[in-house]
Amino acid sequence: MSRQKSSAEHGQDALLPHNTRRSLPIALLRAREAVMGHFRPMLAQHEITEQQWRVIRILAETGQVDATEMAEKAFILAPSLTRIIRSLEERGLISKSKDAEDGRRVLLEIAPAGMKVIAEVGPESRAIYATLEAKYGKERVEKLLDMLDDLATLGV
Amino acid sequence: MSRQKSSAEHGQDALLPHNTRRSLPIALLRAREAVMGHFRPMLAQHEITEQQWRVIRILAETGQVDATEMAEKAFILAPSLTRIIRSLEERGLISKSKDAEDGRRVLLEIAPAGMKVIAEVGPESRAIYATLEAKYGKERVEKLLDMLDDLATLGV
DNA sequence: CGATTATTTTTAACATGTTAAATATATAGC
DNA sequence: GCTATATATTTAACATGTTAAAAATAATCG
Repeated sequence: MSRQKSSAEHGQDALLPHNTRRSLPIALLRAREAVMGHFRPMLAQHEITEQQWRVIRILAETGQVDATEMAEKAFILAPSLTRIIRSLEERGLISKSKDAEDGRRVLLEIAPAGMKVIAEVGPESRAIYATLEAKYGKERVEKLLDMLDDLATLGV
Repeated sequence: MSRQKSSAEHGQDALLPHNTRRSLPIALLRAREAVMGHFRPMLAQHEITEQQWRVIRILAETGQVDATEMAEKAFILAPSLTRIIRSLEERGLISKSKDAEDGRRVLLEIAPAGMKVIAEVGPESRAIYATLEAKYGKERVEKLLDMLDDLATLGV
């Protein structure tokens, strides 16, 4: 288990910005990239992006949801979601409809072709996650998730 | 300090993918977004992006570096870096030159206008980071950085 | 030396991130 | 019912992420 020197340990430039590798933004980026590096090639083989996978995965879990709810759950900004929805609908993986009670809302639902992707990608995705979890340690993953959630909700 | 229920605690769908909020990729994304949300408005006021700030900050710390080294340190992919360098050079914040010994390499150096940005943004950036660190806890930040680094270097 | 291979950077093409503004529809108050 | 305001989605414009391939230069090896 690698242990980095903490900033305090190597008496570095207190005035300059932090050591790049010991700053939260880059550390979070590197960690995320390392994790996605395990998933992306598999997703690419199925010709979907990480974000597209999140969208159809949430539709499979949740059933019909509107765009706002999807944006929150998948953590995708509205303009990106608009494009992703268009692409997924063109490819027949999801279907889109207008909410009858509120004409502003767009309702999303997974299509049969989307369910096929879920059936194919789902098991591979879970296998990769399980391997990752086993390597890092299930307890540490939980601990890390807690700490990340605290960080994300600091200002709330 | 918010404490989330661990996946184990709420006996959820073992077959479906994870609860979205308890998956590492999204948790890392949310945490990173929360952190950057504190910096981005300030950077925007100075008309630089997060990535552009990383580049000039590293040049200020390191002096002259080539593009490959910059890509590693700033964690930016080569094609993005090409565009960022072009933009920063056009705006006079950095200067670019060809390596005399190796004609393939591009050497980067910060320009006076870039130093001005460093002088303006640096203190604000450090203040924001210090506030964040204080809110989250300095020790916990260190702990989190260690855990993130372990995750990023799992396969190494 | 010359051809092959490796390395560095750039270009291309498409997807997403980010902010601001536009559009469409609902809702609240008068 | 009409108007002002609020909300949901889309569009626009620009920046970056991602992969593959091209271009330029170096290094290797016969």
